[in-house]
Amino acid sequence: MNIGLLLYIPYRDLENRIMAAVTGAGFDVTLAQARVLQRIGPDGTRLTELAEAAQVTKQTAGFLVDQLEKLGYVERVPDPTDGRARLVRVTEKAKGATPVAEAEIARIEAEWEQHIGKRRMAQLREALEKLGEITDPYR
Amino acid sequence: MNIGLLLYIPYRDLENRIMAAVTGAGFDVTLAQARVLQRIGPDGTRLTELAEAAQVTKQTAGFLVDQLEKLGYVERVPDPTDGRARLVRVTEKAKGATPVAEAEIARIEAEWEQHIGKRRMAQLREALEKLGEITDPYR
DNA sequence: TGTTTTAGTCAGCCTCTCTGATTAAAGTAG
DNA sequence: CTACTTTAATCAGAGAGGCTGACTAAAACA
Repeated sequence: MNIGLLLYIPYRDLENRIMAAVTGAGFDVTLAQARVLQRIGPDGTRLTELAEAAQVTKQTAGFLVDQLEKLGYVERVPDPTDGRARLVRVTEKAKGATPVAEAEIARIEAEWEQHIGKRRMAQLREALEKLGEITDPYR
Repeated sequence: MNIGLLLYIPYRDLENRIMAAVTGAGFDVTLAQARVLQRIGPDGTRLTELAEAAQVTKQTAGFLVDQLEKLGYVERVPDPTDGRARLVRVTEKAKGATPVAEAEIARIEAEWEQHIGKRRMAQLREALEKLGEITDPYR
């Protein structure tokens, strides 16, 4: 079986479950919105940085931030260090989502470890981390 | 680091490279089209089956098959065993794409093995296959 | 025979993503 | 200090890919 599909199957499962947990907890965000939301730093992040981190164009990031803003999950404030820029900041409303996602990830990882064993889980992580060295374009 | 991202990074790298190889060889298909094309069996496959395998609705699969048909990569023929159904079949024109994709996969796997070592590569495969048992909705 | 299921299509809509052009502020070279 | 270039963000327009709902025709079943 193709290694690509082997990687994709658990990834999709994980992503679906995290999204289900987050939306189930009342945070009504889409996957694309969540990908942006996730990258906003504690003191706010510029749109351009978000776009780079999420690997989309500035226009796409702007579009998603517009939606998140309308939903009340983020706000845009002027960047005091640069008159052109604005900082996208997570609102209080959105801050509850992170622990929900993290709890679900922990739950899934525990299930996986339960099924494939502690040893194999550690090997999986190790192999993937090493693979990231040559496949991650952002390092 | 999040296990989801760890899975996703090499997956995306693989997918991007396969698509680059296939389109570079002159097969002008999009990712979504390729996902459908890939699932067509040697004797043709019904639209409904393709939709299930690719995890999209029948309408979406039909839309993609329409495009592939216009491009000359597939043809629709009546299913002799069911008057309602039609079989989607890969044309000669598209058959050259498979070896291109397979060669690229082989090349990538060799590179990965080179970097992380034969042992870790085998462990990775083993862990992923076992993980598929609980994360693959189609088994 | 009449009802229900199944294969596929038609119509319409939404989300996400892109390219290209524009505005305003910052940085830089003369 | 002024003119040019770069950078942050937005506006405008388009296209791909996905969905739901309604429908037709053939098959399966009671």
